Order: sequence, then C-alpha cells, then structure tokens
Amino acid sequence: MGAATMADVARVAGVSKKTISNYFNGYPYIRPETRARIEAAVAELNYKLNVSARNLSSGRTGTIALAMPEIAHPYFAELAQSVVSAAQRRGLNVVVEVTDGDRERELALLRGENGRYVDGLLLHAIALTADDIASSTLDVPVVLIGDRVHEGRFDFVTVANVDGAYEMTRLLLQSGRRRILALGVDRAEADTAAALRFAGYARALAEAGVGLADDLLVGPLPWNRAEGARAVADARERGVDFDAVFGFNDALALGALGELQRRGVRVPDEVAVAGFDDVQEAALTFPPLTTLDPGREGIAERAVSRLAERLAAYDLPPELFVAVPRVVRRASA
Amino acid sequence: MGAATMADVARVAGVSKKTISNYFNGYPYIRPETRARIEAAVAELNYKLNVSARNLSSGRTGTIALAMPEIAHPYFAELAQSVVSAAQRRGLNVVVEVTDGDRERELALLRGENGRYVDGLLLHAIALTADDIASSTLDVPVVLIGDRVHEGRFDFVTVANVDGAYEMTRLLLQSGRRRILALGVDRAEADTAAALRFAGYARALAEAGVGLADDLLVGPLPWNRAEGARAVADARERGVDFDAVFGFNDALALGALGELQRRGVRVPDEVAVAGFDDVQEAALTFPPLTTLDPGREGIAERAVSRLAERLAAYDLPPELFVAVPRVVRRASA
DNA sequence: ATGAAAGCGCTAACAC
DNA sequence: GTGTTAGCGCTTTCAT
Repeated sequence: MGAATMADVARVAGVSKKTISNYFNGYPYIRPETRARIEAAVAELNYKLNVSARNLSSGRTGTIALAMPEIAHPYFAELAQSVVSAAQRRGLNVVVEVTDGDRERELALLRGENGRYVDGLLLHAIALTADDIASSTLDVPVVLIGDRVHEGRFDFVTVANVDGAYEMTRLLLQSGRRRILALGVDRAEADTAAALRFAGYARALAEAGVGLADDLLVGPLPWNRAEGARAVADARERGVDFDAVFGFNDALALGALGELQRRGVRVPDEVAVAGFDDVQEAALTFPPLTTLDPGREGIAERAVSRLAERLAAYDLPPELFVAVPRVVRRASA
Repeated sequence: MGAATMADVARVAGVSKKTISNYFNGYPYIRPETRARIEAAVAELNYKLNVSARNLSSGRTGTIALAMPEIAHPYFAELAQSVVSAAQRRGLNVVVEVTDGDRERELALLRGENGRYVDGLLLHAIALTADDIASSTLDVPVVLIGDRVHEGRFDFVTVANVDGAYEMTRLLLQSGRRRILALGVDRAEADTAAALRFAGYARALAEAGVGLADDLLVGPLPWNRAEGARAVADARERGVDFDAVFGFNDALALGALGELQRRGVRVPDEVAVAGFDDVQEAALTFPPLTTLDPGREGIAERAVSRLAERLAAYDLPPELFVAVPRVVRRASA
C-alpha cells in the first residue's frame, strides 16, 4: 500500500507535481478548474502532505520548541497558552519540553543534543548560569525568557522585576502600611527574581524612610502556596508584627491569604496582601488579590515574534525586551 | 557554509556514514576508539543530526500531537504536564494544539488538514459528535480522551463519571446531608460529563430514598469558578435551602466555596462542599476541598502508552480505558 | 563491525 | 500558469 504522494495526486489530477506543491503552499495562480481537479484527486486518494519531506527539502520545520520548568504551574500554563496562540497565528507548531528546572536538561537543549528538530527555541531557563548560556552550540535562533537578565548572544524577554516590586511596595506604603512582610527574599544571587523583587521592595522602603526589618524578610524558600501559608503561620506564632504581606509571586501571596483567613485575620483591614504574577486565580479569591500583571500575553507575543523575525532574518543584534508589570489593584490591598 | 552532514562527520572520523548513523541510533557494537573518533568529529564540526532527514527516511517523526481546548485551565495544564512526561519517557516529543473547544478546529485535526506531521494524535475533543469522529480520514493512530464515551474506531480513555459522582454523593449523604445543591447539571446530551455526573448524583439519591428537587439542580452553565460563585449566591438569594454543594468540577466547587465564605457560611458545618477533578488548588484552599481524583497521571500514561503501542503494532482493536476516580476526602465535606 | 547505493517525498530554480 | 530536474540528508537493504 503506502500512502499517496504528490506524484500520485498529480497523475490523478492530470497536472504536474509542481502544481500540487503550489496548491499546498498557497500559490494563488491556479485555475479554478485545476484547483477543483486537485481537490478531487486529494480526496480520492486521501492524500496527506508529507511534512517530513517538505521539511527536509525546505530546510525548515515550521516548529519551535518551548522549554520550561513545568507546565502545571499556573504561571507557566498561562505562558504556554499564550505562546502556543502566538505561534499558531504565525503558522508555527510548538513542541513543549519540560526541564523540571534541571540544569542538565536545560543545557541539553542549548547543546542541541536531540539534533535539529525545530527552527528555533524559546527557553525559560531557571538553572543556567551566564556561562552555560554563552556555551550554547545551538545553530538555530534562541530567545530566552526569564527573570535573570542575561545580556549576551541571545534575545532576552523579561519583566521589570525591580520596578514592579517597587510600585507594589509603594502602593502598600501609601495605604499606610509600614511593617510589610516580604515573602520569597533571597539575596544570594544578584540577578534572580528573588533578589530583584527584594531590591524593588527595599528601594520603596528606603524612599519612604522606612527601615528594613530582618524579621520581616522571609526566605529563601520555594515559591509555592504551602510555603506562603507556612511563612505567615510562622510569623504569627513568633509574634512578628506586620500589617501587610507582599508575596514575591502569587502562589506565596495566595498561601498567605489563605493562612490569614484560617486564623481569622481580616484582609485587608488588619493585614493587606499583595502578590506578583496575576495568575487567573488571583481575581477569584476572596478577597481578590492585588497583584502585578507582568503582561504575559505581551511577553509571549514578543518572544514568539522575535523568534519569527530571526527565522526570517539572520544577523539581527540580540535584543532585550523588558515588560513593565502593571499594578492590578483588587480588594486585598 | 551549510551545516555539517553525516558524510562530513564520517569523513573526519574516518568511518562510513552508516557507522555515524549507527552511533546516533544507539547501535551498541561500535568499538570504543571508533566511538571516540566520532565524538571528536561531531564536536569539531558542531554536527547536529538533521531530524527532518531522518523522519523522511524512516517514515516516522518521533512526535505526537496533544490537542485540547486550552492549556491554561488547571485540569488541562496538569493533563498536559502528565502527557509530556509520559511521552518524554518514551522518547517522543509532544506538539500541543489548542482547539478552543471549536468543532471546526477539532475536525481539522481529525481530517489531517495540516498534513502528516506527527506519528499519532491524542485528542481531547469536546465539541465533536460521534459522526464527526467516525468521519476521520486521518492515517495515523488516534487516542481520544474525554468524558463522552465514544465507542468506535478509536481507542478511548475516559473517567467513570457516573460512578465517581455516585460515590461522592453517597459520601455527602452518609454525613447526613440531604439537600445537595448540584452545580453543572445538563441533561440535554446523554453522554456529556454534565449528564453522566448528574446520573451518578441521581442514582445515589434514589438509593438513599432522597428525592430529586428541582431547585437543587443548577445548570446548564459554564463550568468555571465565577459561575460556581454565582450559582451559590443565587440559591441563597432565592432562599433555597441546602446543606451541601456538589460542584461537577473543582472550578464550580471552588467558586461555591469562595462565595459561601464571603457570606459567612461555615464550611462544612453549615454547608459541605465537594468537587470533581482534584486540581492542585483543591488541596490548598481553606478548608481544603473534598473532591474526586480522576487519576490524571494514569489517564495520561494510559493514553500515551496506548498510542505508543499503536505506533509499533497496527491492527489492534480499539480499546476503552475507564479510569475510576478516587474520593479524596478533605475538610470541606 | 562497516561500506555502497538506492531511495524516502518533497521544494526550488528555471524553463516554457 | 505549469512542467522538469536536481537535490535535501538521512535510513536501509545487502554485502563484506
């Protein structure tokens, strides 16, 4: 048996292979009657274009890879959704690679260990160092997404972490809060989200003449909900006095919010709560969470469009795109 | 320039092309010294296997498509994660297709309109009819995932919706609840999740000698959080008396839970709340949500492994796999 | 354990 | 508008 080929379709339709190829590639100048004969032949033979053959011949795959630590986390799920939509709009398919935030897996992608199977790579790495990134031997375009700003060979799409955290902290200060529990602090590595968001927090406090208090800085810790809840429970147990919580991501903030409610603390009257990410759920809690919208759609769109540009034109200089988060004020702060 | 090919690597390593091919395909009988020369040549030339060429030559792509209505919804995000993991374990890549639950897009996939670009399709369709599915002209294996049981040409992986809803309703009845608000009811189409879960609910009530009350059946409505909240608000406004809420998915249940809290109704003391899906968040609310775990991991694993089986062996009879949901009892009911 | 040669099914250049 | 031809870079017999 064996599936029908273009040659078969050409024969049945009584035209040349090239015309069939034209048909499938959207070439406009095909006579309506020819077109009809082609369509009939395609239906008769149940012909399916062999994309592998096209790929080999054209040197492109029409596919990009999206690599990220995980999919199930709301932030990444929403990002993946936006990336896939943006890619679909451009006729690109998306292969999703899950790295578990494992440096080896991230490196493997930058080394192209699986061979050349996509036209480009969108990589949200979390474990790679600047040197790792510089050492890439990949021969297709790469666009990095993430928090650590890596100026270097690749395009980079990131979020204004410092400014975002600064704005949110200012909002809390303006509403009269002075003892703001910061969840997710980690100053060990300079360019992580944890360090950058802390920097914004610290800057706002300094500007307002409010001192940094060690007992209000919680971290390093994993940025998930359980830890957010635990941190708040802990602070209360230890008798730490605070009138606001700023979770450096929504998961931490939502965990904190839940724990405060469990303890009967009124939000925002007694304690205000703010997050960072604007995941869908943030709008749906009670009270809904005040947070920072990083502009996920914009990030995805920019990352995909930049990759698409590189697919078309080589030798573009690396570009840095910084999305500016927008404060989304809801009832929690 | 042009990237290096196997022939180049063969030349530099001083072996034949076939040996290079063997090397990349995990053929074990290659002398260590040969292997070393190959590796040196690969590094020197920065050679990347051309997967398109391999695909054309071998007639396989090593890639499957996962098509679903959306990614950002927690249920689908978690399913996608599990599918990608299961596929990675088998050395398969996953292309994610988003259909928006649009029948035309779902049909396009079953018609193979994009040509042959994957070895198989995992389709979580929500709009397709049995006829649509029967009309598929796709020439690669298809495994359907979903709520509507479609016995037919394709393998089908689903959840025991009736039994699950029955068990949960029994649990509520056993804890003394008699007026159970059912969220998401829709009896219009026989084999939808809405109809099946309702059937389980009704069966449990009947068995317990509790009558169906029209004012306790809410739907049809979209199965999201806002609707869950609205349904509860509505019921309370209208003075409907209920001592439990069974949301036919977690989104509805979580919306209901939030609304009850907003209104100061104690959960589960005054009203118990139960859901269906066991999304991650269900464990993290306050109180944590009692729900049904459909066994997402198992579903994903089964769907992928069935597809992998079909990739290897043709002419397997279609199989129906029904995951039995497990009650996860938490504090809300 | 390795080599030689024949395709896989398409695209792209160019001709008409 | 349509046809001809020469590859794209592998895998796969079949030999050795």
